[in-house]
Amino acid sequence: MTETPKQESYHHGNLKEALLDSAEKILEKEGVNNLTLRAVARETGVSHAAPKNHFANLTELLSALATRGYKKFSKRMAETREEDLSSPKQQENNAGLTYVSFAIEHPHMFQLMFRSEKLDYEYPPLREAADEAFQDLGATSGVTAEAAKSDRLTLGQAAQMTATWSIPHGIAMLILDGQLAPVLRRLPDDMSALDIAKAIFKNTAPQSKN
Amino acid sequence: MTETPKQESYHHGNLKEALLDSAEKILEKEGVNNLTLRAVARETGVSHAAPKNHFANLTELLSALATRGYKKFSKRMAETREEDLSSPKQQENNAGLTYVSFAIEHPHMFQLMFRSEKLDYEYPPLREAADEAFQDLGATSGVTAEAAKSDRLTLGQAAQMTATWSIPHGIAMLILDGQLAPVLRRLPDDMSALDIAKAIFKNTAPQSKN
DNA sequence: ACCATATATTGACATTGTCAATTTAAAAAT
DNA sequence: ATTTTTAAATTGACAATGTCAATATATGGT
Repeated sequence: MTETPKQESYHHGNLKEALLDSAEKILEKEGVNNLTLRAVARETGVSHAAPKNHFANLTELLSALATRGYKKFSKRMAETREEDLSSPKQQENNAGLTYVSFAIEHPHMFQLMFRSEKLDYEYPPLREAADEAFQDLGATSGVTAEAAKSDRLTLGQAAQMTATWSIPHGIAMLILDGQLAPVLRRLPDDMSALDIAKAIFKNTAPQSKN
Repeated sequence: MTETPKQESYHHGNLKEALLDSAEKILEKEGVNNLTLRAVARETGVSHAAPKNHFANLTELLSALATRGYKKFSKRMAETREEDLSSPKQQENNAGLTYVSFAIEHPHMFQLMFRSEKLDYEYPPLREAADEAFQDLGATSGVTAEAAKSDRLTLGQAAQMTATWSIPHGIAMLILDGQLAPVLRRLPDDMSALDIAKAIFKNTAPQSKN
């Protein structure tokens, strides 16, 4: 016990994590557009240039924040997968619903994560976390386990994986960008986007004629 | 012939359109992040505040530009639909491929159009153009023609439409955000994202076991 | 107690969106 | 034709932002 339990005491105490906490708070409340370096510094109670010591620039801070998001996302997806004893096809559906639910519950974080614009996927922690998340996605994509792990894919397998993934991803994006509004407007008032997602990922019998 | 053929001659000549031309040029070359009001003014050769007379703010200029995009997009989708004499299911696939192709050919415009962040869908021209585009999408979404036109939908119909739309939309977004890179890396070098899209929207026989 | 180093602050700069004040050109009215 | 009115464009300013260099300050090892 010669070393203190990771209690890294800097000037501030643990500024790097504190900055990320502030950033997360701002992200949730005000969205990625209002997530500026200076706002994060203010929220944390340090000078406007203090973040520079821990993040080279805004991109790096956002990338670190997105890393947190990917970890949370992976955990969430893993939980869904573990409990699940249903058919492969239905597992895929359950994963899709979790995917969309995450997007609805953490809209700003989801947008940050999946919009590379302001991220740097070369930032090692982000690359790692994202790789792991996508690895997991492959695991539930209607492709055999061996294929999912192999470093070679046939076009058919790639198409299968992409198609499977694109459904929840597309739904999530449409929802977050408000593009489903015209559809929602034509449904009863108490129906939400989540209801549509649930209907889509409902146990799919051979072929139901809506 | 008492009125000149819409030759509105302002100081500049026709600054509003000229600004949009410049904006489109910048968008294609440098992406939406570098599409600033001042850059547009520079490119057009006018003072930095000149755009103010024609666009209330950056959001409005971007919305006007996105309007152009939606019109081009609608035209493109309509062309695909007209020539097409194949089965309803295959028509849906063809529409999907056109959707993704448009995104690949005009990546920055597509991102501008489908990322409300910097747009104002209350800007009337944009609202109109977007409404029309989405109207058309409904027309090819595995829903009966009457349902597509009705102002009421069942949850099943909404789910059907959303699911159909989400596939090309999800693929397009994954491609543009570089999220398909891990998949492409595992395919032969000469394979592109478009090849994956083509495979997905290939004539879908009953159920092919890849 | 001293010193090397890690952290944090201060002040500056260029860029951006936006606004108010002003100037200039075009169109309308007389 | 000349004057008046209006539309369009310029100029100059402001606050906010990301980033950097210079400076100050605390921490931990010796």
